[in-house]
Amino acid sequence: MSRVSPPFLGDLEMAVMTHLWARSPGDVKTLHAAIGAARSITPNTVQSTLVRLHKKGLLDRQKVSHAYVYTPACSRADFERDVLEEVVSRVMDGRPDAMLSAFVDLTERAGPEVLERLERLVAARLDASEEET
Amino acid sequence: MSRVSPPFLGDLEMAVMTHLWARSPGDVKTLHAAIGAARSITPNTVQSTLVRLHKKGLLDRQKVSHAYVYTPACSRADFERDVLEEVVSRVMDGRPDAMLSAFVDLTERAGPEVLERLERLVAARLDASEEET
DNA sequence: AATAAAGCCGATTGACGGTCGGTTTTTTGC
DNA sequence: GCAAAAAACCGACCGTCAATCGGCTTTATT
Repeated sequence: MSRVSPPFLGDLEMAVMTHLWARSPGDVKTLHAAIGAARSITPNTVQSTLVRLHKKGLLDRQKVSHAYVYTPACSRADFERDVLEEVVSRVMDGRPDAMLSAFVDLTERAGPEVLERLERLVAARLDASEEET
Repeated sequence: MSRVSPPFLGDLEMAVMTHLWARSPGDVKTLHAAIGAARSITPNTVQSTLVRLHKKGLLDRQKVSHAYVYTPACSRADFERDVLEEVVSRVMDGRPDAMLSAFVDLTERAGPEVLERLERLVAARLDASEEET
């Protein structure tokens, strides 16, 4: 009776989106050649995935001559933010402190230099928000 | 042929875990009274969920007289870190920069004071790692 | 031993992603 | 203009998973 709602995608779906974020637009043929061939699936399977993604609002499409070309409806960064937001709200119930510890733990684990990068990023954001005031 | 693997839980499962993280141990009766009654589900449903969670390794259990009592197998913080890690690896392919922007965006959105808290948290971690050296 | 409480097993339902086959529609080349 | 080729569309099927529960089995309790 539940479901992981909007932003969670299956493996093939993620592969398609990833490819289109890197180089869009793309059509069934291109996508199948790029990611379908290695999985030995038919173009039809890629087709269905594209349509599902389109119905979910993650892909826009436009008819060019006779075939549809698909483009991401949002940037990868936007999508990633949305997914994370969803996870934080579902798993951490939106508690900011839980979110922060988990984030920082993970960042630290990625290495000290990443933690430093985070520091600079945060400092930049704080500067920006001060200037606004 | 995929699946969101280990850490993703359904609504009832999350509710059970949340309750047990707050006050453990707990048995079927207690849990049903606490979270099952409001949903008008039978104790049996809670039972199944407990067993599923146990099989997933998220709950330990011990027989006390004739009934099992369940306790979380890991802390909530650990669980949250694991889920986040899984998401970062699946959705962001583990790219640290993507992870950082998404984190900071989300933190910022939660309010300037949260961003400041993040700053302090990061500073503390950096201090700690310097001392280690 | 009888009764009650708890656990266990199996079934069902509803979502969803992946995977296609087959049919219809649209192009395009002759 | 029409037939072959390309693409889209429809619908079906399978496997997985969470939720839900009925009913049978086991274990206490008195």
